[in-house]
Amino acid sequence: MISTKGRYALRLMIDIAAYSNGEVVTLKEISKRQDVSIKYLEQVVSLLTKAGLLISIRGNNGGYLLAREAKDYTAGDILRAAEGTLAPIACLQCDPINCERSSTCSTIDFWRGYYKAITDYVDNITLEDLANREKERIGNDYNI
Amino acid sequence: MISTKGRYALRLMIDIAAYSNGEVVTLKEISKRQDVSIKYLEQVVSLLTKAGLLISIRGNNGGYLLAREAKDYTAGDILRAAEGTLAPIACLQCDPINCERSSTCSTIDFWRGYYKAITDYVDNITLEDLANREKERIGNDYNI
DNA sequence: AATAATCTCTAGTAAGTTACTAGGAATGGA
DNA sequence: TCCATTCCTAGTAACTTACTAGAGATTATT
Repeated sequence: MISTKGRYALRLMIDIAAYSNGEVVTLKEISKRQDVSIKYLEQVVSLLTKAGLLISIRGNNGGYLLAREAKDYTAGDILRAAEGTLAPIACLQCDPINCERSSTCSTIDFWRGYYKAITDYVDNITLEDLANREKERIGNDYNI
Repeated sequence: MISTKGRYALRLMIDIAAYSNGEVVTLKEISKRQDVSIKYLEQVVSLLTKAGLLISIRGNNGGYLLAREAKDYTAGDILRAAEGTLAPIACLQCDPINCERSSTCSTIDFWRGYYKAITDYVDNITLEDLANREKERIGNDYNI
């Protein structure tokens, strides 16, 4: 299962993409909107800044900005930064594979395909796609 | 990540499918071929018999048999029996979803698609496919 | 009837992971 | 200087993982 780090990272990135408008977004705001403690968000956001997905601005009036346009992130970029890997088994984390059984392993191809199915999915959805869904949701709420 | 339960369950089922020829296969044999302790295999196999994927025969000359033909199992059947679920997030485990945020959640559709990508993959590979790969592997070894 | 090979069930456990909270240091605008 | 913010490290309770261990139940063989 995807941990809270990955799930919150995705929501955090969507939140910034949807609400930034080019201005910094603070963890305080995100914490309120997403209902996750600032303290925990700090840890999640640190993974994203270290991976170069977000630009942080320190000090008063500080906050976070997307490092590039929303359409230039895939969901996979974000999840990999937060989760470390999306590989279903440890063998596949490194390429080339360094598992001693790999040459005689009858399941390795199965797992490679499994990994590819996930990768194909997450890398064909952009942050822009996800942010648009969020914006639409907000729009719908206003219309009720 | 998929745990050893799921990975061993798959190997165990492939092993039985590839080596049974209609006769019972014992954990002792599987343990030798797969290099996993009998004691741990006992726990894995118990998940599979309880799920009705294997028939167990107790006593002397006992062992395990496939409950149906190899072509009538998908990899998904086996992994779900061993892992409990392949859902990437807890929300999706139950249908209908009982997460209070689900109606206003901008990521739920993303996760549904993620789950579907996995499910489509694992449910389109049969145990027969996997056992054939294993048989081929053995064949190749003999030819070296 | 005894033996031995097998499956079955439950318990235990060390190590690792998860999902946080907490405190304080560093930064920089007002 | 003050204060809002990010940054960094440590701590922790609960849970999960990947096993090992022991004792019991079942059944073919002798």
